[in-house]
Amino acid sequence: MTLEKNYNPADIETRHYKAWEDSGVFGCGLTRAPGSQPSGDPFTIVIPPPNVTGSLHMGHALNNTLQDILIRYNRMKGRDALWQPGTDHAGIATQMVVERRLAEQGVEIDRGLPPSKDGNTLIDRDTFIDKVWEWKAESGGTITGQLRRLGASCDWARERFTMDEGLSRAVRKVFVELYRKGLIYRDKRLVNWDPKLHTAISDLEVEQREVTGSMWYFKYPIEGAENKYITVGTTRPETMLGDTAVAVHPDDERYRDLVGKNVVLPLADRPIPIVADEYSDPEKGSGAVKITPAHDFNDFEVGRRHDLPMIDIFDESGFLNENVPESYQGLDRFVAREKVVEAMDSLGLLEKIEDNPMTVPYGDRSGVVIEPRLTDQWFVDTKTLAEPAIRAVEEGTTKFVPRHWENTYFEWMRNIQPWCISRQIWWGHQVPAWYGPDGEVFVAETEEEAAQAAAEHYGKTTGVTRDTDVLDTWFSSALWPFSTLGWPDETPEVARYYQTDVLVTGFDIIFFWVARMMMMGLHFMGSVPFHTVYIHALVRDEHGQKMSKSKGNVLDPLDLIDEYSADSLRFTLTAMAAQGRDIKLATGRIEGYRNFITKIWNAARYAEMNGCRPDPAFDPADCSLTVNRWIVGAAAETEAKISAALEEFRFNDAANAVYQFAWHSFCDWYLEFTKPILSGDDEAAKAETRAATAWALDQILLLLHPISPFVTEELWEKLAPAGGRAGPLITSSWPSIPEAGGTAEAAEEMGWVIRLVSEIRGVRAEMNVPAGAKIPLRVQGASGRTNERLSRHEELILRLARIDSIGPVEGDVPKGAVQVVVDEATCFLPVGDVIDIAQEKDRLAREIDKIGGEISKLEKKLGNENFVSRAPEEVVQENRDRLAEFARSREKFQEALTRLSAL
RNA sequence: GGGCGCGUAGCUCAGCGGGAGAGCGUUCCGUUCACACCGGAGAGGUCGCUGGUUCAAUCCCAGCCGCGCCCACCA
Repeated sequence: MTLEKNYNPADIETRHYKAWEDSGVFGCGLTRAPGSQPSGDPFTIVIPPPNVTGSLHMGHALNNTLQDILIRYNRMKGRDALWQPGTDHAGIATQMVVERRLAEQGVEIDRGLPPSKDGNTLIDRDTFIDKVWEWKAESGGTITGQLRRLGASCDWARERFTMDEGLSRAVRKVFVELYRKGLIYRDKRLVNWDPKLHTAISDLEVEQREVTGSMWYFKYPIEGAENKYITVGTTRPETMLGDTAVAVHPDDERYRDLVGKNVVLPLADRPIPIVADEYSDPEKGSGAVKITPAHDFNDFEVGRRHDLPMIDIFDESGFLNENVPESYQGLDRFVAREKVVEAMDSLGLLEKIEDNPMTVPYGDRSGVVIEPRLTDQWFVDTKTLAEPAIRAVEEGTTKFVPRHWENTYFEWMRNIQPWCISRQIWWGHQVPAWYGPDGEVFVAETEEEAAQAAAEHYGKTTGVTRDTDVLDTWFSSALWPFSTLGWPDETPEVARYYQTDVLVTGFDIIFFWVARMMMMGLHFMGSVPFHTVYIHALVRDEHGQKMSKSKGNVLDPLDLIDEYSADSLRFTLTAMAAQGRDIKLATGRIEGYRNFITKIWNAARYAEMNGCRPDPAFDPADCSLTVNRWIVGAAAETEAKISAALEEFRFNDAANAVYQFAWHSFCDWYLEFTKPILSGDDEAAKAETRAATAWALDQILLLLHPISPFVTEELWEKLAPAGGRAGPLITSSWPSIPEAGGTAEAAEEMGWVIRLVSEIRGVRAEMNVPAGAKIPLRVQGASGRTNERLSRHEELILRLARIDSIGPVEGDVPKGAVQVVVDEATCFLPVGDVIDIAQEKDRLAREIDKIGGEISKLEKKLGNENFVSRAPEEVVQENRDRLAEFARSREKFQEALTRLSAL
């Protein structure tokens, strides 16, 4: 029963987690056993689903700590809390991982090409998919296990996976419905092509990197004119083999005569036209620009306007294909680049080369340069879907916290481009489209339906083949807030928990995920998926660098949990989660908050050792002792602060409030104040104080629980009242502290004691009075109230300020005494030979000087007529009071100085 | 090019119209019976710069300087 001297978090944390999970307290109302359902309104959060094969990083730790705080807080408030967990199949990322693992075993997927290495085996699509599921079975529990270790109180019974049958059905239904409404369509367009992954990717998956490249200037000979050239600049020389025009500005005098003529494209030896197009900027380069419609987004538009041929010169791996001269065929694009430059140079057609700072598109997964490529792909008409999603945020139906992220959302949504959703990979939701023999497309939820539609179309039964593409992972993620609840079925969960309440996520996926959930939620459910989007910061290293493996500055949350405890890590992340700023995480901070957890543990040990056990009969509104009324009032204030902070997502304020109350108010002062009572012989006072101590500690456990659930649950259990607790802390009610009479007076009175003790301690230290030495305290000019307080708190003043006796100044003021001023009273501390007169005079003079500074500032302010007449009355009065206070205290110090000088 | 954010104590950061704050670090003192992962006391800041608004500006506005990020473009 007795608490161990040292707190051992590891065992305790895993034990409580298991007990919570086994007892079903994480469950929402609909998954709880009958009779144990919460009566309050639902409070729902859907987890940002981590990659099923991933592992917990610091971003997850922050993200899930904040969600868990909201869930635990609302659960304690009596809400029917649902934290819907699950994982994401992460199409490209997972496929890459599994392919890499297979490669180690000499296995690769059959892309219709020979094996890349001799002796490698090729596997077909079905076999590969089986391998991915195997890998999922093997590693899929890792991250959910780690979330458990962190303390995440998810409703695990409801765990979902984006490739579950139910969620897959939701994907198919959404695809079919959007297709039928014309909001999904197939089109041959220029898309971002990843030559390493052999798939199209969306604009968002392209990362622009700053590099210093080169600008090559080529001379293209004018057809039928000797030694006449037009110069074009390019950053990608190899694409010239796919040029189908040169464009000049229609108003550009230099080239006016050439428009309509041809140049002979060198190397390829093709005549291509010189066209006039406003895309060409006379200020840039030579003013003439080569046009490669199949490999550049701008050139593509120019090509459309002038009906130019589109020559695709690359294969799916970025090697040159049969559309280029034979000597270039089969070359890698960067090899071809060098060869083109060499060839042009040897023909005398390379005018110059310049360094050129530029941004180059890279695939965010593959890390290779993206090639715009003309292919057939599936697109979502996001422009149409975005409209209601923009309106919802404009109208405040969904709010972002911090608010400024709404700008980011608006900017992207108002300029949204069609979303390319098809991927030429194998792992993911296969596009529910089938093709007839002539290429006619039949979109349907099942093959049977597609076959039937085909039969009707052709007037006879015929075979259909399924589209081999899969959908962008984010397509299924976009449905997450309702697909996880059972949609498209009309489940009780959908009815009760949609719309959800808060989405907690990082700013890096506002476009990828938040925006798309808004669009899909509004379209399919008719309402926004959440009323609040809380955007948290990025966790960086202590120097503000992004954590990355290559920099070696990664802090692994699991390591930190092992070293310090989950409670400590959670508290640290919470205390640092101020809005709108990145978190620079130093292990020193975690250590500091680990100490806080230990402090709580020790305070509980103290309470236990002193028989401070929660008393169900204790009424915090009815304490007879000032010190107890004081702690009750302070607890009430803290509860109000924390509740307000959590309602407004000011997590750091909540953490700091409980820290301040627990460590400073409770441990530093209250426990010290009450020691004389507990060791005294007033049984009634003792009983009340024991109960009050236990009660205050309980409030700390309750208030701290959402942030640091483990140590609080452990202490809650260990510090149970004689009859035991009604239930675990996790399902206990959030404190609602009754209005108690006299708390303001108690706060004022104990504040005075704190001032007095602090003043005395201060001068003792400054005057080098030995810490162990007890000295008398003689008070002059004390009011009746002060005398009352001195006697009421005599014992604790003796103890805390190391005083041996308290009394009034009798006769002459003590010689060789240090003096402090507290309100109207001057306190003399005769320290005998210890005092150094010169040093004390110096101290007093400095004090007077400091106060003098404040006084002159205030006098100047109050002397300003404009201030007195225009500032609010209470502000003026406040300043007058402060001035009077300073003046009185300066006077006391002045007197003290005079007395010393007279010695 | 467009947008967003940030410059406050040695470090990391709160505060954001009326008395400059916290944690860590640092200095001094202290191991008495919850805790040295502790207790007590202290030092440390022209709140980036320059103007403006206001009775009053770290806080609001403008400009500048320095950092970071996002989006777009790039012949």
